Amino acid sequence: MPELPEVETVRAGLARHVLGRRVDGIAVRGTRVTRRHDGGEADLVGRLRGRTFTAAVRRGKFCWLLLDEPGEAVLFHLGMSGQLLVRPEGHDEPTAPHLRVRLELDDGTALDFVDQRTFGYLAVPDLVPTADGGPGGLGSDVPALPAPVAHIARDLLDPVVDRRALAAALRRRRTEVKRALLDQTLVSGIGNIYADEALWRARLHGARPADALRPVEAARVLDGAAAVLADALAAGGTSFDALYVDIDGRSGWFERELAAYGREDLPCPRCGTPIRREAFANRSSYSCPHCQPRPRRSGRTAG
DNA sequence: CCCGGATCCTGCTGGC
DNA sequence: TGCCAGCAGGATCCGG
Repeated sequence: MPELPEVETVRAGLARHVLGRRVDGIAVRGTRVTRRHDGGEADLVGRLRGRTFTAAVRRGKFCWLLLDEPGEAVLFHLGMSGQLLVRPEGHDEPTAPHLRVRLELDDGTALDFVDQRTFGYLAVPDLVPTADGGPGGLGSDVPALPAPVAHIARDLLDPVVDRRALAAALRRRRTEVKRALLDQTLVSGIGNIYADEALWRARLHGARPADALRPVEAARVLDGAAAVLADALAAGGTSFDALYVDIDGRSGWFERELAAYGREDLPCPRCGTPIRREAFANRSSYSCPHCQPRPRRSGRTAG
């Protein structure tokens, strides 16, 4: 569910609410939420209890809190439906549906990890040195990444990203441009919503072969992606329903500004042509048939 | 090495 | 009304 703007909204909320707080208690429900932590629940709890959060960091859709134990961090991935919610002191809802982990903090508040579809997880992984000089994501710049993030590329809100080099890398991919945008090892943070919005802004169909894009087209789609991510972040992210809310329970407003995603049969904001929906990798793609003509035949990639 | 598809879950919606 | 197929914002793993 959450893509970069939503995760960054959560990261900023963590920075406001939990930095300097100490973890006094940890309650884990079920085994699935800790499945990615080597050593399982007991080891995770042992590493977390008594630690204080010192920084909130993000790269792409991954978010982590550095701990006062050097070289340690707690990593969150929200998957399709994960939420982090700060509960005020006295809040008592331990049986809330889909609550997976509750961290009790030293000021009486609680940090809840809630996740309906359970694709998200929490872990305390090793931090590994980075080849490219730090996480770059907003919030911090330590020269290490959690091991599960080591292969994740920088994202388009990262000032260090060289967009020209990225465009060149995009044009080397032998796949469709939408698939390349969703590849977190090429550029991170883009999911199904913002891929469709970036392609709409760039007037490109997602089935265009990435290696047949002209340089100006590759630049356009990356510029479009960076712009839509920034616009969505400014609006607090996209919230179709209560499944995505900010750390204090508030919704983002970017849904009103979506041009293509989820708008089947509604008019393209640019030309009025009804938006079409097409099947894509067990999901859907939305695009304007007029502004984003489907490629006539496959270009270099399939040919 | 690189790419595409299957897979892990729960819950809601719409068609029959 | 009830049931079930289809669909949902993602990453990983595995086979070709």
